[in-house]
Amino acid sequence: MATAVRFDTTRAAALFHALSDETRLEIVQRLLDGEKCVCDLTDALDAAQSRLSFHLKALRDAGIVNDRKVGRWVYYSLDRDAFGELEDLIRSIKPARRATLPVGCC
Amino acid sequence: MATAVRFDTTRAAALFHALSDETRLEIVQRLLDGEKCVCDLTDALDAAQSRLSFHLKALRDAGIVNDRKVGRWVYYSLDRDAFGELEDLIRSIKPARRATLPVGCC
DNA sequence: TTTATACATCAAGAAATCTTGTTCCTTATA
DNA sequence: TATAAGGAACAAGATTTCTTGATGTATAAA
Repeated sequence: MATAVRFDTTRAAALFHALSDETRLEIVQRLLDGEKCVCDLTDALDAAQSRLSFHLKALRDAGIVNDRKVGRWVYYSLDRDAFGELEDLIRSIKPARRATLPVGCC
Repeated sequence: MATAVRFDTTRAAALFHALSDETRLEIVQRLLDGEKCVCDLTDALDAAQSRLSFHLKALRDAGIVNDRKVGRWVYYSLDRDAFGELEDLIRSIKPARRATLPVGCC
């Protein structure tokens, strides 16, 4: 019997991995208020600048945030499309009702 | 200005981390067909038994799969509640429309 | 009882990830 | 210009995660 539902495990792993770190989730939480420059985030999270750059790069590489340079500031914001992709992904991974019952049951 | 949306970053990180590995996502993919014993999965994924036990434990610790012992077999299945939790989480993380526009814009 | 099977767990090494401190680049201001 | 600020990128060490192979435990069959 072939697997009924398929999804791109490589892309899924990349998306989930980007969101699997508390620091990065704290960043996402702050960005829900709107875009922020790195200095806003270092203040809000009391984290070293190089640390935030590291995590922002991880989020950017996964397509979860976008950056916009203005003067010497770089503003980061959430990418709505990535979250749509994430919603679709969860939908495709979510087991159908009764899919978890024993094979051949009933 | 306070953050508008809140979610449990610790729990979110644990859930996303459990799903951030390709082997574990391959397991989830197989379990979408219904519950499977470890030996089914070692066959399907051509992976060492200890490796699968390791990843199944990671999934179980995060509450993503359940196990059921029958004789000397252990059957694993997806936990629907965990995927519901995941859906709620994504909804709470997804930026509202225009939330990413520059602060004070328009 | 002995033996074999299904699975968990552990130990050790390999690989990936994260943190901190430093350096470099760009842009703005004095 | 000289100087300072915002941020990226790198190096090195610490930590975590993953893989492999070995050992242990429970259950079932011979």
